Amino acid sequence: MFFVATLLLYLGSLVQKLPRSFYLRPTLQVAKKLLGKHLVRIHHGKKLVGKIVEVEAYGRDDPASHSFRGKTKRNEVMFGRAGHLYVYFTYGMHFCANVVTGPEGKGEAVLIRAVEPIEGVEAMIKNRLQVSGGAGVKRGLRISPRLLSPLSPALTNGPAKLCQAFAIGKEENGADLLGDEIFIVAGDKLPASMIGRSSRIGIRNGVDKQWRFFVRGNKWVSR
DNA sequence: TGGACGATCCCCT
DNA sequence: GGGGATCGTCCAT
Repeated sequence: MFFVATLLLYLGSLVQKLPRSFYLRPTLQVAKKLLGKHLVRIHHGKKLVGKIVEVEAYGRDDPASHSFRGKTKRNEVMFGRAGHLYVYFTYGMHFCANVVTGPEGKGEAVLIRAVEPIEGVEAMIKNRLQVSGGAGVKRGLRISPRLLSPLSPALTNGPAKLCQAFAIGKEENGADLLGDEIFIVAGDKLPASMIGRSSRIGIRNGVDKQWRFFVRGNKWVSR
């Protein structure tokens, strides 16, 4: 039964995965095109799906980017092949997930800041409530259950929140988005009028750049 | 080898 | 709106 379910999930994923060429394009273009796409995570035989509703682009010669000071052990995935996941650890307790974009060696990526839950909501809630053990979960982090009803935006309306909900942690750093555990598929087609734009959140340098994109009026967008 | 800090989140006022 | 939690990474000694 488990095997059959896994096989069906695998077969379903073959057809619609975004190709490598999607991620090889200029970073700002990829960022905008990612809005409305579906992030899929296969975890413990369950399928979790979220519609991407908020992203931020991080480029070369960008003082806000981890890649600004060159390649290090921490950010090496950013300099690797497009279409891989760059997951970093921050504030001593949170993970954030990025999609590597553009030509290899450039060090560009798109941070996924928020998703709207589409499928597997109960598993997402479970992952968010878990206090110890498991990817993306650190001891001592407590979330009040009342915040996490199935339709609560608090479930996935931030980069660290969605990583927790989707069980994305340091183990997933470097994962290939053309693989079978985490990938992105075509979702909703969004008219340009639905896309909002602003400066990026939580950074000191590079605030002049309007490199945050979001789906207007969507309640899972952060802030 | 140490210290400052961070692409955040949650709770409290 | 403000502060505390908490730790890996990086750079300056």
